Amino acid sequence: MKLKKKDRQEQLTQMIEETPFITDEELANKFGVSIQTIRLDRLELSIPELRERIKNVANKNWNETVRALPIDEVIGEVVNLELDNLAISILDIHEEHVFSRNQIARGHHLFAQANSLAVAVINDELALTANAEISFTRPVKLGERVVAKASVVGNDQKRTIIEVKSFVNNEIVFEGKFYMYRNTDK
Amino acid sequence: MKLKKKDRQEQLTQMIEETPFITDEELANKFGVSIQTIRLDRLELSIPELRERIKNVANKNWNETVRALPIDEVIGEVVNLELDNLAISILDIHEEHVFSRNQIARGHHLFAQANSLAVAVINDELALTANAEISFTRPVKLGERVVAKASVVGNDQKRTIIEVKSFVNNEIVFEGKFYMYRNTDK
DNA sequence: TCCACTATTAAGACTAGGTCCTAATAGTAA
DNA sequence: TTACTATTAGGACCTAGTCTTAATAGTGGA
Repeated sequence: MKLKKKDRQEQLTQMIEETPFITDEELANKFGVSIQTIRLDRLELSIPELRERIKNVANKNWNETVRALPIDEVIGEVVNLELDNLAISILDIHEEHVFSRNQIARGHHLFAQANSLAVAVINDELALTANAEISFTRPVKLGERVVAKASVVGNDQKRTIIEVKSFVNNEIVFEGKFYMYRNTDK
Repeated sequence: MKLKKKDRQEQLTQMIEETPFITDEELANKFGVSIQTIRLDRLELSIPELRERIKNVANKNWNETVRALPIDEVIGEVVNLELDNLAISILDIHEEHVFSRNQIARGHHLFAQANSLAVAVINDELALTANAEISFTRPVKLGERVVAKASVVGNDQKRTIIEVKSFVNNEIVFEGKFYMYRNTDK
């Protein structure tokens, strides 16, 4: 038996979410209904047309661009980014980040958040960490939210110096100074 | 005076690279030529139409988004361990460790290998990284095998100092000095 | 069984942002 | 002037839609 309208619309929503590059025609075939039905469904569900969906996916990243690092490769969620100036990301500490023994976040996760933010803030095709001085000023526990703030503090020909400070509730938990290689001269 | 064809085409290429979401019509206005001229230019330069360009950007993002990269619990494979003395682990650099753009291993993976080795070598219930000075001496590429060697170089009441050196084919790629907190006094 | 109602399908006009093709015109160098 | 490149114009066609109107199918209730 054919799906009821409601079920079809639920599956449709999910399918488009999973594979947004699907046309109405393909959807119509999958569900064994006409294109018009699919269009009515999209209308009711406020799902934009294919070309708009593609644009949204494209825009998501292009939106004032992370050049050295695609934004989804940053550890943590970037909430603010001004290239060559500053960047902020948040990372919620979950089970997979902590030592099972004591529920304390493993250092490399904090480092990864800070380091990838340092890479992201650099407005260049290539950015690699050369050196870093870091300190973990207090342990971070399961469930805490770490806010990392990266700011560019210096530039010479081939290097950029970035300071990252990470906080939990305004309390500093990590501090790092990253000396980064860039691809191009300033 | 109007731009020569060659100059226009150069600028066109650059402009589309910078802002790929631009239509032929907008380009035609910017250069003060007809739409047809822009289309001939794109044809000669093998630049795809707007909708294709958007698709490319979207696709790229989609591919990179889908491939989430959480850091594995296992950071390298420990091949030798003498508590309170030295430890060795190996880490093979795969797709998930590198920047998609240039196939160079992301710093935090090398850090994670070294840091987790530093934690492992300490013969104590609790070991946390307090500070670290690290340097990445040469980029590590996809497919390379990183061998990290950690050795305890000092102890005071509450701290242990550990040096980690990571190699690819006997060539040093990473160096770090980790100042670790222990739970118990020595 | 008929009525009301929802769900579905169909058809037509129009859109953006193109492709592909042919043809006319402008500008320039030999 | 001739030959050539560069530019512009126009039309047919394309995809993946939009928006509108209208017809039909299917189902539940009195």
